[in-house]
Amino acid sequence: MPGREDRGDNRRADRPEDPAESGPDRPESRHERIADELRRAIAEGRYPVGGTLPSEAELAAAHGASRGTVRQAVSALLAEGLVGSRQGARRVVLSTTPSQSFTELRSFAQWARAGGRTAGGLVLSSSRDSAHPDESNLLQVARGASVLRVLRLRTLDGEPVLLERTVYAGWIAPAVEALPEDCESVTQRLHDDTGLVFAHGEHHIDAVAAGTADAERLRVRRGSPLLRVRRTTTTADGRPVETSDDRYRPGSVVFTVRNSTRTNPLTRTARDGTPRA
Amino acid sequence: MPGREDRGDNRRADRPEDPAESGPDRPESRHERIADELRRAIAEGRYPVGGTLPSEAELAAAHGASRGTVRQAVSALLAEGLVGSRQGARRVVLSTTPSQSFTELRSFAQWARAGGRTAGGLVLSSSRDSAHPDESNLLQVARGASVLRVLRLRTLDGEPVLLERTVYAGWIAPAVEALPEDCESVTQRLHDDTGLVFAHGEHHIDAVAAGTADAERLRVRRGSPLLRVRRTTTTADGRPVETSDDRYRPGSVVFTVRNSTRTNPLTRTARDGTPRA
DNA sequence: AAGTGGTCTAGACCACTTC
DNA sequence: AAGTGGTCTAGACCACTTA
Repeated sequence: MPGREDRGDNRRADRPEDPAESGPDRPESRHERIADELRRAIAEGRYPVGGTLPSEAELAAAHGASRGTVRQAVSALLAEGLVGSRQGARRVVLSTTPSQSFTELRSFAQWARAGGRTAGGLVLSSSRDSAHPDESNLLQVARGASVLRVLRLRTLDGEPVLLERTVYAGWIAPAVEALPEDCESVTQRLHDDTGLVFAHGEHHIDAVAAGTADAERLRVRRGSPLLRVRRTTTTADGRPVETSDDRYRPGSVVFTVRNSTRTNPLTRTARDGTPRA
Repeated sequence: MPGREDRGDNRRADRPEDPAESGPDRPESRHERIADELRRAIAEGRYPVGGTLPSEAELAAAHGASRGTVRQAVSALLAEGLVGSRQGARRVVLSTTPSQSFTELRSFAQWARAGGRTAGGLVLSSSRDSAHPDESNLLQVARGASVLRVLRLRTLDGEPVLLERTVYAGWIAPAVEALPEDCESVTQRLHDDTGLVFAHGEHHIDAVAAGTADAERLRVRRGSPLLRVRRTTTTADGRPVETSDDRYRPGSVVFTVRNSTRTNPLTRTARDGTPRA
């Protein structure tokens, strides 16, 4: 037998780090901390756009980690489109703007706060209803099951920018109903109150014209183009929590997707019903 | 010393596979083939949505690979949002629709073909020009450097659906100019002719109103909402090749982004200049 | 030829879920 | 307690780029 010598290393104890500091999204694992360090270095211009990253071997030595761990770290940056990679050549820095965390993306309030803006929320209406056929499909509940339908107007620095029509699955509805009307961050509150974690999202993006009522609420002219994002969010188990139809006022918000040959989350879908001339 | 016994395995020879068959995107590596196998199984419903995947150990045994390789495979599905993952529990199938390859996303023609539709292209205008300030920035060329400006109308099954205003960097311009006017797939031709590979893309998505000329070309009413995608594509080295302003006719195309806590390429950006009331 | 990233292995410990 | 995914290591070979 090969006689494994089993050094029994990698205990967590070798990472003191005071447990009091519990900021949102503090990196736990070694590869996450290395990735964070690299993101910071790129953002600060220590590795300028167009320049190269240190080799894996160098990074491994610098962080006292194995090559595998370093690869795990840089592969995160790769997925975010921050760096490019070709076999045989050093990695190239592609962009300085780090991509936002999923949480930040999902939560309007958290996103606004990160950008130094103030988010406001206003519930225009909220009522129990039975699920429409397509909703029962998206939320994976029975047809006609009870759901909670909420219409919210979201503001950025006092300006109305987003109209949110959200349908919550029945099992989470009580927690949503218990929220204050002007709740700034629904995501945050739901997490704190119920421990709910949003883990996956699917977003369908297109453009529609503003109807009369929506135009008034968003203070634009009727027929103005609105950016529509229909999304469904699920827990880590894949259990759908909510599905929403969000309409953004033009000029207020832009969605950005960065992708590459290796990692491609973006999809373009044709709609049937393409009208004939 | 530990006396490494060095089995010297992993040679490629253990994978016969006729080299004649060179379809587009044939998976080369072990983990890619495993990932493909899993994607196929999910698409066929062998692992239904809501159900679980086999454990890593089982997959490793089934494919005669190590756990690391299997993890590399499933992490691809994770990034695509096809499966969800929680420590301690089996992976859950979230969706059946596989995400498209980057190439398919970038190339209108290839995307259309994959969907069983026919893409058409028509060059409305093509001319050399000097780069505008913002273009020189995006393409990383000197201010006023020569670029190629092309306006294309793309059709799907004969219907006009997309107006493409593309600016090519000077170094690739000759190859683009050599293309036939009605070239179906520019991407394909550029790759075949020059070996050019598009590797990274950044997409900014918002909605705008159709101007008079664009409305006519897309056969919609003036002021109709259009889905605008401004994108810049670069080679693997991060060298920008083209930047484009694409406007889609409403109802024809939807963009879909799937993401999760772990992998998040989607970003929401506020625009300054948000108009005051 | 040297350097560098891409792939793969075999084993280990941990945190978490499930039974 | 057993199962399962998350993390990490130490080493190997290969394909590719750079010089």
